[in-house]
Amino acid sequence: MLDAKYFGEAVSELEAALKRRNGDSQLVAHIAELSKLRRTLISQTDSLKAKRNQASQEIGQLKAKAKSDPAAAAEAERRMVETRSLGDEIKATDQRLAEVDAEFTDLGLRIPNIPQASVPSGAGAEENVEVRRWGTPRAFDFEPLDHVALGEKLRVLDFDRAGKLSGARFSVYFGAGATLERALIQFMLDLHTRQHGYQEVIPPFMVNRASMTGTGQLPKFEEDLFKTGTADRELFLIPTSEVPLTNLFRDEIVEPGRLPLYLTAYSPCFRSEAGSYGKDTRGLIRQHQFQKVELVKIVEPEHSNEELEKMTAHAERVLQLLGLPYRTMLLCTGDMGFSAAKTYDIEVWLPAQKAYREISSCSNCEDFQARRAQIRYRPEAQAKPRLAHTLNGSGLAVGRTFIAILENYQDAQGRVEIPEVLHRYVEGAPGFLRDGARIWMTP
RNA sequence: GGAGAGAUGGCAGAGUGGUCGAAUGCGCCGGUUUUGAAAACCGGAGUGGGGGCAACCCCACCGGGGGUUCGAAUCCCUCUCUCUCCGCCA
Repeated sequence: MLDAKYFGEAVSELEAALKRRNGDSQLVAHIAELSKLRRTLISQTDSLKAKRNQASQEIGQLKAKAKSDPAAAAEAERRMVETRSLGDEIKATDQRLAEVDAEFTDLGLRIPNIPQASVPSGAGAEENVEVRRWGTPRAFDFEPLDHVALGEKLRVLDFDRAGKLSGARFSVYFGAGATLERALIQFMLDLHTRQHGYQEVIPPFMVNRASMTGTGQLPKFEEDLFKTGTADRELFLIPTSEVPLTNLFRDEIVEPGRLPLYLTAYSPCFRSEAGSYGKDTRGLIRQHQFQKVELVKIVEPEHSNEELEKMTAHAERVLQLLGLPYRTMLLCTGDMGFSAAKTYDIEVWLPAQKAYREISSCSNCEDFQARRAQIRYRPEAQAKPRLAHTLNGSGLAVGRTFIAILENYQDAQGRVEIPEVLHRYVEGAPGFLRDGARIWMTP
């Protein structure tokens, strides 16, 4: 995988990608130049090799005759010596080609996906466009606490002890907190597998470099990842289960009739959060380790946009069932992730911050990841394989959903009501009190 | 952790230095036969890149990478993965 040839045909697209996303015209020119040089070198080595191959074949024929014909043996010797220099020439040209290929591939891997035409141009989050809003933020007749204060009061979150164990940006959930987090995971997985048609997967939480490259985390964002492994083996902790789920079909040709593939997985996610110093340092919002239920689709190109709408609706459904107000934003070019061609962020209302905060991000990556990971499908028997389109979305970030429930469902005494859809998951667990038709987490 | 055996086309499975891109079987596609089908028989067929109006031609690919050689599926090094036996382990 990840051969320069995969980018060969995509050069003009790569140029377009750069232009629309703060493009660097020098880089574009450089890429075009490299591409040309690559083609020249390829045709050079090819014709040298053709000559060499023919000579070898003729030497073989001479050798076969040599038993009965001493003149043929001498001729074979002569040709062998003569052909030696051709070999050196091939070696030199091949090496130059390898260098050009390496640079070309590396550049190709560092260029982001092209935004779709429907994506608004913009520099940053301020220029994202709100496409819809659901629910009305509740009016409080007291000053709502944030989830950190609530969590400590309820004794379900402990950041100090997490600091002792691992340092900043880690957390410990205790008792009813741990149960609620687990209930949310279960609820989301049940919803997506039973009502939305996703297949549940438990993937590896550590993956190799090829997988990280396939989905676009590498080579450009290595500092965002936790790297591990043993002396002779390199592994990365997944920043999202999008990585293992999408890479499941890396280097495969999916047989006719199997698309669309709908996959969902719960996983812990590990992010170094390099470059976010000072941002969201309080509480659960931005952690080195958090839980997420992920949605991934592998689909035919013709349907990817309609599948993106459906996937976004599936993620929104979680918030609707939990009764949490949210808005959905169409990200502008400047705020989109590296691999995405179009992205919707879903933002949940957090009363303590009096703001909508991201809780899900749903993207159509089109063939960007499929090209890197060589995920192809056969439209019908005997047909030529085509690159598939891949999509991913959070369905949802569990920790942030936990925050939203604490903050939106608190009462003046610091109790938190549990939304009805979660009752069956927490009923009877320690730390939850039933009061008529309602269940509460209480201090 | 120790010892050993492997990785070849959709699958099974030959091939240990010279027309091997690769025998054979199954499967697949086309045809003959048949009312239709099966069987039988005949024929075809890998992937990617480049060139040519075209018939065709060239390059690469036998797990990945490197080496030896005029020439490598075949020899050497290395990595990955799989299997068997022993040890350990949730």
